[in-house]
Amino acid sequence: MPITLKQLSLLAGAHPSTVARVLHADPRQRVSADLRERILTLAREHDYRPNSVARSLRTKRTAVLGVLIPDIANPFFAGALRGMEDAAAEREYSVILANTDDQPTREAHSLALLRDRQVDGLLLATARLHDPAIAQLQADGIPFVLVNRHTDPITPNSVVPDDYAGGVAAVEHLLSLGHRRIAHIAGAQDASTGYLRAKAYRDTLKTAGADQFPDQDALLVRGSFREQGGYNAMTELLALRERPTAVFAVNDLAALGAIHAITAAGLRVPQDISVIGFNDLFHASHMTPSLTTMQVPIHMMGVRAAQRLLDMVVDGVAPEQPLLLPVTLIVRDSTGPAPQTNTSSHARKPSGARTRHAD
Amino acid sequence: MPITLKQLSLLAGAHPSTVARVLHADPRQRVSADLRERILTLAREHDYRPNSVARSLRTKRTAVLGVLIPDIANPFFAGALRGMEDAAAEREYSVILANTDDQPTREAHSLALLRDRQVDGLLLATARLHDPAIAQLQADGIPFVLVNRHTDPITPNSVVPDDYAGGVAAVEHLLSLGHRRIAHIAGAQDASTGYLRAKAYRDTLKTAGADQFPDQDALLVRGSFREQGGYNAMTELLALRERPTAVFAVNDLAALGAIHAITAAGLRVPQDISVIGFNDLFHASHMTPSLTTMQVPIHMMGVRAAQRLLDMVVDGVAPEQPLLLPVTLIVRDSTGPAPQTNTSSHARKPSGARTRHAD
DNA sequence: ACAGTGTAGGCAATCGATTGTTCACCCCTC
DNA sequence: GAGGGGTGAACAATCGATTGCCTACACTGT
Repeated sequence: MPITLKQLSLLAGAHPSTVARVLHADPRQRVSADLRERILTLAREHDYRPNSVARSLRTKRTAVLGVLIPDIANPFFAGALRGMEDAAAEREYSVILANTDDQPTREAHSLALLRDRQVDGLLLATARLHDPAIAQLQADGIPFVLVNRHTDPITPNSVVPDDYAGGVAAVEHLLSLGHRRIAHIAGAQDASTGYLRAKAYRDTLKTAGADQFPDQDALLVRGSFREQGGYNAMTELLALRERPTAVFAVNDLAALGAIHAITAAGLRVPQDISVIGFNDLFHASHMTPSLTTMQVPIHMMGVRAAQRLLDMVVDGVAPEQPLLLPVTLIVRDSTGPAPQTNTSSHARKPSGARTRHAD
Repeated sequence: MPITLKQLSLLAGAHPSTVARVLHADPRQRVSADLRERILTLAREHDYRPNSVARSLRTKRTAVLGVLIPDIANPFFAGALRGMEDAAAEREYSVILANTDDQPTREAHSLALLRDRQVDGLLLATARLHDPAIAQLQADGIPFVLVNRHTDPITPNSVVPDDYAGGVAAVEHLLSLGHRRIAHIAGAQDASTGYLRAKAYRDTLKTAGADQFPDQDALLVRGSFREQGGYNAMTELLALRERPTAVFAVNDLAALGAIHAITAAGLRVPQDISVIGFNDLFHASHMTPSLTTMQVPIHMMGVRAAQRLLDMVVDGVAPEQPLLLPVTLIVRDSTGPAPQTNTSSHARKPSGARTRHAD
């Protein structure tokens, strides 16, 4: 239906290549002002729009980025995708999306599909610490950037939160409130986010000398990145002889699940148990109690990742260092002073959020 | 880098067209079993994957759907997109996403870009009741399906919630709780969702004879689909001489804003004012109070929309009727009996969600 | 031995745009 | 008036896959 270059060239009485050069503002063009005007006018009149499929075939560039995400219905990834799309659109790039649900099979399938589609580069939010699919991309020389999660060791094409610093800050926040029996609901340990936050937890407790409980190991529970995992892990923690007075959950969803488990057990947050999350999903502030958490600049993470990829793809500029985005402690109502064994003072902080940087 | 058909044909000592027919399982193929095997083996060995850009140029089909959405960071649209992507992936289609922020300029630009990319069809969640861009698509014969919002009059290629029935059910729920001074925080009236829910509100009150207040007109306030709009509208309502005892907000975000305004004014939900939302975003149940709302099958809406589009695009089957998805009343804690003017009984319902269909 | 009829594949055009190379002029100059 | 240098624009070959149409060759029957 839309007019093609050839049809236009017929109308203009010129050769297609001449028309192409005119519309292209080809620097090497030698076209009379007269003919140029005629062509430009015709193009405007007929609303000529180049067929980008044909262009891509010839130029080997599609102006499309492939995005692999566990689940776009998860607001965390939705926010990141928004950032990616914003940055891509700014340079006239489009994004094509695939959900993997964290299943390697789907991941491989989607990856193959995207490559068949000749995307110019890939944004992957699905990396595991040791990821064969990503090693393959590397080997094949496909441009890509890792978002949110990175591989081991971390590579320059990674744009991730500073998970370790964030984990340290989260645990230090709890320590500063007087907590000593601090638990961690960990995420998948084959993901850098899950691994680093757990490592930060262990290291920080050790540094503080707060890891000397007989059952300290039981305080690090394997949960998941989702609400159910947080709920189950918390249930486990509540069954301990001496339960923790504070919990650092690997992310907000797990924290949410933990809070449900706590209140279901008839306990209160934060009076009996404090809970801190990670990410600061937009609804974290609407929960009850509102959630203390480590804020990750989600949208910016998407933006930066896409920008880096475009720098590689369009400008051929490869990043030299991974980008660690600073995370910020947001204190709300789900954390409070450690319960005093010998007193009933349950002081609560004001609800206004105070912030400070994690690093 | 990947091997092409021509290279493969050289290796097999056969003509490219022969190779193509073999790999294609062309029904008309007349190829010896021997050669066929040789070709298939080579293709497997070299992991031949057809270049879909080249294929698209030739076949004029890209196996890509374009999706236009106001904002993917809004969980409502994220859920719908997930449904679309799921349904598309099932038929080996991909989706390419563009955010419009409800700005006609961005919408037009993205639409043009997607068309340049030769998408096979469009999924639009951005329709206004009178939408020139959509009229243009219709005129140009581009296959598309409208999601969530439809045009006036509604067309068969629409997949939307049953907003009118949902609005009626919401207001009837409030009426059944004894409320008579019921307000509505309306959404944009140039969107079918905003318009129909407001119309349902007016109609239902009229039918019930509950619209006879001197300042009834002031109870229908222009808000927006976002939290801030709900907050502002509610502030306006609270300033009335006689404020409403219940509010039907056009969606959950507006309801959230309304609740904030109410509590900021020192009033309680639902004891002083009941609030009902629309959509049942996944976090609606985590709020305080948990939100009574009209549940829309968001994911399914995305699925059905994509399926319909694919039926058109792949099978040439055009829908005969628009699809109105049933919405369900979910009763939670944000609605309760109308306050008795002469008594202080503030009975609360149990918090477990009860449901019934809206139509 | 020859027309007839399959059978196994090759030919070549096409999709629409891009781009290195060539060509036909014209004007100048010596 | 032949060679030189510029111009302005056409030529033609891609990019990789698809597909309608042909052509060899073999075999059959008479």
